[in-house]
Amino acid sequence: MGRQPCCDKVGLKKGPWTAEEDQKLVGFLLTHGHCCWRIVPKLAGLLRCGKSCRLRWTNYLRPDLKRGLLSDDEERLVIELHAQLGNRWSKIAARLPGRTDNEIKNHWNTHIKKKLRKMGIDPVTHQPLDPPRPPVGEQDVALQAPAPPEQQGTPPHQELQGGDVLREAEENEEEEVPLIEPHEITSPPPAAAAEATSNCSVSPASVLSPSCSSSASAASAVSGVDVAEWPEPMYLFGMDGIMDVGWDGLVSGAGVDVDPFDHYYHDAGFDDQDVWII
DNA sequence: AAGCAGAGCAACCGCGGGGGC
DNA sequence: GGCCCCCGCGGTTGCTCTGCT
Repeated sequence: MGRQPCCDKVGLKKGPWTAEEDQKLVGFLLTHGHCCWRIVPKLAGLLRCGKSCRLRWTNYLRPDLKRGLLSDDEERLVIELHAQLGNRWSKIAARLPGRTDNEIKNHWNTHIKKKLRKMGIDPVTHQPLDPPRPPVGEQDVALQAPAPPEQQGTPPHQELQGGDVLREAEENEEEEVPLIEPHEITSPPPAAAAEATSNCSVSPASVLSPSCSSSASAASAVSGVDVAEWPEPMYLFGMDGIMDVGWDGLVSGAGVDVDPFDHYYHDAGFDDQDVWII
């Protein structure tokens, strides 16, 4: 029993929107609003399906949209919220006024993922990419018996270990995006949070915040997520110096050719080959 | 200058949820 | 309770731009 298409596709236009179409849609929606997207294109005189109109409006034409790259604060907030909510882009977008889920999703996939990987953090799990290596025997077992992805009960990056296998996990990571439930995020009890940073697990967002356990960042204030509740990953492996540098200085390298994270990698005990699996 | 590869982003597709009947 | 319709979401695709060789 096939599902009906969202609209009668015969005779309907697809692909990029023209300025004229935008004008028609904006003009119609600003004067009439929309009660039902299905009839909007008809009333607006557009040869588009309602779904396409809704997407165009929500992602591009809405007057309250911000344009341009996400600010550092917005990026931090996205990372925090992603650690908490997973790939629920609409929920994340709801916390960033003027940003759309599509925009955040694209920004995550094209920018933030890379940044996190470069920092040695798995963008999916928000855990370090390079887990402690098992003894040789265990590593062999892991290498010999990689279950097909569809048969694995847990994400590959948690099952597989060792250099090649880690790389394989990196490749599979694009296919499986396990949701991180709030209870999976290790956070100390409120009383302990302020004093026991060693119990924290990994959250890249906290790396980007000026402070993990004291005052909440502006982003956290917006998100409603108390910074004190967030784990402090990099403190675990000596990357707390990042705080003094700032996101932009680290990632852009401020015109320096040398990778700005290099000394953090080495201080944290990473091998170069461990880090540059990108 | 031309060709190629990779990055970035807008738009599409298919599925699931919610509400009305 | 079941069916249908509509909307919204998340994943994916494909086009365009940019930088490199």
